[in-house]
Amino acid sequence: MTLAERFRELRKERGWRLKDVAEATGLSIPYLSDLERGRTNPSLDTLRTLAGAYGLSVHDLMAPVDFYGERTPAALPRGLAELLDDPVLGAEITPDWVEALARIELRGRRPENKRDWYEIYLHLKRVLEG
Amino acid sequence: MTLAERFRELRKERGWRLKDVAEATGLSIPYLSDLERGRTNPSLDTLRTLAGAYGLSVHDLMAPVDFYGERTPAALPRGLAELLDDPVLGAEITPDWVEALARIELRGRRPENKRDWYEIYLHLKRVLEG
DNA sequence: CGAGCAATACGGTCAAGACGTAATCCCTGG
DNA sequence: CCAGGGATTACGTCTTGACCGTATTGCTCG
Repeated sequence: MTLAERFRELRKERGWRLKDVAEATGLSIPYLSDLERGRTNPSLDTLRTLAGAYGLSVHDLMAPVDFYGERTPAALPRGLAELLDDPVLGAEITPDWVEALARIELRGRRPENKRDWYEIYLHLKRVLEG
Repeated sequence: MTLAERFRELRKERGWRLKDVAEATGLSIPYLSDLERGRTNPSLDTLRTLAGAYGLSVHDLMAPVDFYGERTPAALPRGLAELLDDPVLGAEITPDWVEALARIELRGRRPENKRDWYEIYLHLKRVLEG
């Protein structure tokens, strides 16, 4: 679940309108709409404000939100992003593997093309997961 | 524990330098220093990036963090809670005002009933927001 | 087909997230 | 005590995007 979905869920659960949230938080209606459609991200301050309005801690608000697979493609090492885009090879690589692979580097150097990444993946997988 | 303290803790735990984190994340050394001293807050994107660098989910990174101003209704001063419950007077008081008001005290003494709170609120509002 | 309210599109602004460079701190060795 | 160099912080700047106001569309009633 994305943060945007979470915001909308919370509001719908309570049967509130954007207007109600706006009055409870001091944020504008259009901005809340943007948040609930994922067009913008809240600052931590705003996150805290919203959590307060919904009577939750920031942690509880964020608990169902999945940040894990949301690493932005631009932040991925070159080649790894391409591997993930591969409909055959990339499909089997789970988010935790993405995190693990993305951390591989030696003095700033990393594998460069998707073939290298894939071979490393296979090797590591055999070692780590049998 | 603040988010800043949490960042520094994680880095020290691993025996890393700012430079190491910078290389793992693509963020600048001065900015990481700012984060660890609480001089700035990360965006959610940056939070994700840092969590990834430390091999944690965003949730695990934030788990020990207490967000400033997180305040359960029960912890509000007597009278202020009642004011907020008032469907008419309480409706207009935004969370940032709640934070501001809840901090008012003189040698442990505070306004006691909701009428006093409301008058202080109106006074401050005129001064601070025109 | 309106009327009226809820939500979205859109453009603008300005705070602050993030960076580069330069200064400072802090070691360790000589 | 000084020199040198790596780690951290101070400082100034820029640019992004969080957030807002107004205008528009969409919905749900008669």
